[in-house]
Order: sequence, then C-alpha cells, then structure tokens
Amino acid sequence: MSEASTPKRRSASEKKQLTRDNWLDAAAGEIASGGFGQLRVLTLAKKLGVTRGSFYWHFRDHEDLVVSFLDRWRDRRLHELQYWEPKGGDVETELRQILELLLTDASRNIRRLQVELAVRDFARRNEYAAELVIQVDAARINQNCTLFRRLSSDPQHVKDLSLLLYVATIGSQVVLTGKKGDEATIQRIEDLMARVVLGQRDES
Amino acid sequence: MSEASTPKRRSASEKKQLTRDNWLDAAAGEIASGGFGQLRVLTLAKKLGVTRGSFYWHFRDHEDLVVSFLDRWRDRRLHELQYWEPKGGDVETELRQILELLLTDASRNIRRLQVELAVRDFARRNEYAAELVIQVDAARINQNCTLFRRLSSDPQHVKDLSLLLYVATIGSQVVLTGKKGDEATIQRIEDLMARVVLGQRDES
DNA sequence: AAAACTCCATACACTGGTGTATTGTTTTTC
DNA sequence: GAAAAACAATACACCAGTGTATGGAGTTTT
Repeated sequence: MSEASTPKRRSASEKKQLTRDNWLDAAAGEIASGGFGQLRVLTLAKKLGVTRGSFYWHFRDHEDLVVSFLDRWRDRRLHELQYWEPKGGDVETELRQILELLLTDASRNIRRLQVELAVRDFARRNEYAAELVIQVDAARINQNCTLFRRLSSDPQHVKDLSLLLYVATIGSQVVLTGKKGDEATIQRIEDLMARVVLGQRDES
Repeated sequence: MSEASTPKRRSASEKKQLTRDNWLDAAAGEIASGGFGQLRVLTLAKKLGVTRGSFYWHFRDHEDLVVSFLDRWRDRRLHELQYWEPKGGDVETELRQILELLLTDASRNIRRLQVELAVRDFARRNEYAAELVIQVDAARINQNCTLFRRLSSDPQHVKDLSLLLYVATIGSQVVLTGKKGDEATIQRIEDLMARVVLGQRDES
C-alpha cells in the first residue's frame, strides 16, 4: 500500500553496500573541489545516497576520515613512484619522460592535481599532513636525483638541480592549474626546462 | 588646533574604536594561519576585544569581509610592483635583485607569504579570487619580461622565461615554506636559477 | 545642550553541521 | 535457515557560527 511513499532502503539504483574506501573516494571528490575545510560528513552521505549512520559505522569520527584519507594518499604517492622508474636510455629522453610525467600528464589528471594541492594547503595548518607531504616530497626529489647524477658529479649540485626541477613543476601546477589554453604553455615550459637543465651539464 | 581635523581614536577609557582596516588586518592573521575556510567573524571579534556588533556595523556580512580583503590584497600587490622597478644596471645584478626579492625576501615575510598561498588556494574554489590572482600573476610576469627582453629577442622566449622564473619561485614558496633550514637551501636555489637563466642568453 | 552620528553590546532566531543511541535491514556464517 | 555480524536509517541532543533588531554610550555637530 504505502510502498511508493517510503522507499525504505536505498533506491533501487545502486544496491551494493559501502566500504571504507568508497567513503574515501567520495571524500577525494569533495577535497578536490573544496579542500579539507569543506569536507562534510553530511555532504558525503548525500553524495553516496546514504545517511550518516553508515559513516559512523565505517569511521570513528570526522578526524578519522581525514587521517585515513591522508594515509591512503601518502601510501599511493609513495607506491606509484615505483612505476616511474627511469626506463634507461639517453639522458635527454629520460629527462623528457620525467618532465612529461610531472607536467603534461599531471595537468591532464586535474582531479588528482587538485587533491594534491588541497593536501599541500591543509599541511600548512595540520601537523600530520605536513609530515606526509614532506615524506612524499623527499621521495620524489630523491627519485629524480638518480637521473641528475648522470649530469653532474657534485652531490650538492645534483640535489639542487632535482629540487629546482621539483619546485618548478609544483609551481607550474599551482599557477597554471585550471587556466585555459595552458596545454600549449605547459608544453613550452616543458621544453624550456629540459633545455635549461641540460645546459647544466658538468657545471659543478 | 590641527587636531580638530584629525580623526580621534582615544577615549578617556583607553578603548580605541575600530576601523574597517583593523578588521581586515585581523582577518589577514586568521587567513594566514587557517585559510579562508577558517575565517570566522566570531573569532575576529574576540581577537579584537569586541563583539560582533562592531563587525556588522563595518561590514554588511561575512562575504563583504572576504571581498573587501581580496580587493585590498589585489590593490596592494599591484601597487607594490611599482617599487620593484629594476634599478637599472647590469643584467645579472638586476636578475639577482629580482631573485632576491622573489625568494629570499619573500621567505622572510612568512606572514605575507602565507596569505598569498591562502588566496591562491581560495582561488581554486572562488571565481572572484581566481580573477584577482590571474591579474596579479599577469602583472608580475609582465614586469619581469622587461628584464628578459635584454636576454633574448624572441618575444615568445621572453614570455616563457619570465613564466618559468615565476612558477619556480611560486613553487619554492609552496614547497619550502615553513620547513626548517631552508634559508641556505633557498640561497642555493637562487644561485642556481640565476645561472640557469643567464645560460639562456641568445638561445632564441 | 540637544540632536545626530558613530561605534559597540546584548539578546534572539535560525541554520548547518557533529556525534550518539537505538532500531532496522541485509548479508554472511555455521 | 536461524544466529551473528555487517551495514544503514532515524531520532535526538548539542554546538558553533551567522545575521538581525534594538538599545546604549561616546563623540561631533548645530
């Protein structure tokens, strides 16, 4: 009788039950668009088509969600580095590959990029996030060092070059993200950076 | 005599009255430490030792505060460029001056830097802030173009170099802000960038 | 000195969000 | 196929914050 009035359970659209990871994925969307400050349990629940009752089964509280998200982010960022190992080959082509990865590819994955920027911003006012960002930064910079060791013999110079490359890519992401007509711009920046870095051979 | 025309602040009970700018200054503090998302009228009032009654006399609402703050920020950033005009001289020394300004000086003014990063972050989810950031970025990049025109004759190359310098400095601020022991690091990055840019002479 | 203006305090209504307790519904396990 | 465990809905208490209305004290103007 009153069947139509109260679709008791979740509407027949989706049926599966939610996992912790589902909530974290939804959180990623919110964080990407609004940052950690806009992360609301209520909004997430609506987005997932459930009520907060589900959330508080999967998570202890709001903070638990944030910490879990940060942990997952860190793990994934550190883990993916493994797939970005230089394939070997010419120094220049290897550098090009890295730049392609750090700039062009990154700019196409704008969701991922926005999450990264949100985490970075959050790290300015959250101790734990700050630690993770430092870890990830260090790992990435260290990874590129292996390339630059083929360009210079001075360890300090290698570190500096790698750091410079890194801050330049991060800066590009910060400044150019979301602007239109930046595809070509990024390409030119990529070229320029390659030339600039290669010009630094044996200058130690 | 002349005091009759000057706006009075003191009162017998030592309580100064607040101006719109006082509120904006207090807002700067909150924004620097917590971002725009943490900007609370209540907190500001407490910080200033008054109640919200004062706020709602000076501002229409919360949004009015945000917009006013952004406007003031934009005006100041555009205005200060005027004092950073190259003093003329050697190309290298001029470049060094600019780098000093963009990196070392910026890293010492950490409050100002944090506000800038907060505005940048806010711009990712706020149309108006995004417009202002674009204006400021464009003005700064354009300003440095005048220097790079002395390094290359290709207008495109000049633009690219200026943009690269800018994103590198922004990236440095994002990555290195708040880390310890970065004073020396910034100095080395500064050196490296100078050499890297100067190596690009006449390569158009 | 009275009126008018400026600035702030107080009280209240309202919104949107968290967390908890309890109950209800699936899904898994034995 | 029932008990147990996993997942979700509902209702509630509670809090932080906004905006508004109104009154009031200090200062300036007339």
